[in-house]
Order: sequence, then C-alpha cells, then structure tokens
Amino acid sequence: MNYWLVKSEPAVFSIDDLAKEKDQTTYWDGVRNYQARNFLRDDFKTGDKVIFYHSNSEPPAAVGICEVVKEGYPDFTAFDPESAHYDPKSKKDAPAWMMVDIKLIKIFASPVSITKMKENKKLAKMLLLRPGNRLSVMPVTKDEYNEIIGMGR
DNA sequence: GCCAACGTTGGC
DNA sequence: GCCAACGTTGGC
Repeated sequence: MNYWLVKSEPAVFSIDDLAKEKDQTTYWDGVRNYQARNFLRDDFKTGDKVIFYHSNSEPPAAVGICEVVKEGYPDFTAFDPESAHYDPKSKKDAPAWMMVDIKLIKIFASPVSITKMKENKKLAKMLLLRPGNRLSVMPVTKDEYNEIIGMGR
C-alpha cells in the first residue's frame, strides 16, 4: 500500500467537483511532468490512498482523501487537439502521458492548511513542504498520511 | 550536448 | 501581482 498527494487548483477541479462526479470517481488527467508520470505509470496501485490538495487557493490545504480505483493507463486528453492538455508528442501507439482513476473517500471536516502542516514537526520532512518542489503528484509516507488524516478528520 | 531564454508553478 | 525555483525548448 502506497500513499500519495495530488495537487489540484480548486478553480479548475476541486474536491467538491469530485464529490459531484458519477461514483465520486474521476480520471486524473493533465499530468505533464515525467517524474509525476512515472509515479502514475509504475507505482500507483489499486487501493493506494491519496491526499487531495488544493493549490493556488486560499488557503492552500489538504482537503480530503481518495483511493486509487484504476491503475495507470494512457491519458487520452493528450491525443485530443481540442483539449487544454493536448500534446502532439504523445501518440496512441506510444502514449507519453498516463493517468489513474481515483475515488473520493472523504472530505476533511477541517482542511489542513499548508501553514498547519508547516507547524507540525512530524511533517517537517514532507516533500510537499520542500522549497522548490513543484511536483503535482508525489509520495507521502504512511506516518505523514496518518498524521494529516488525524488533523483533518 | 550545452546553456540561455522562456514558460509554468504556486506560495506569498 | 510578484517572483523564485524549476523544467523544457531550441539554437548552436
């Protein structure tokens, strides 16, 4: 079992949007970074837990948890010239980009802001808090995951 | 293969 | 809106 954190700008796709999806499940499209792609392709496993994080929001915060329900498969939005995520380098017979499906488990009663995370010594080593880190998909440790869900409830 | 220029991310 | 940090692009 792995633990992950994914970022989304709530103005684009929020956890409330996820809650409205059929089966409260969505495909996680638009990841266009190779390191993040590799996580999605190789390491996301069915049943893995995912912290849903709102970036570029007020405040930036972990807002809930999800579960991986479908493992890595080609991100079809890369094939669509109409899509904002279109990438002509990605071919159907050699997809450059991958996505997974995630299902909402719960929305936190109290969102865990980045400030609260920074104040928590147990989270001091979190990748998310590392200066300069811009990954939109990243691993978290089991301890970090448990700490955050304890703070969020 | 180097590296400057450029675009993006994302907290503040 | 600013800007630092980083990844990508493209000329050479």
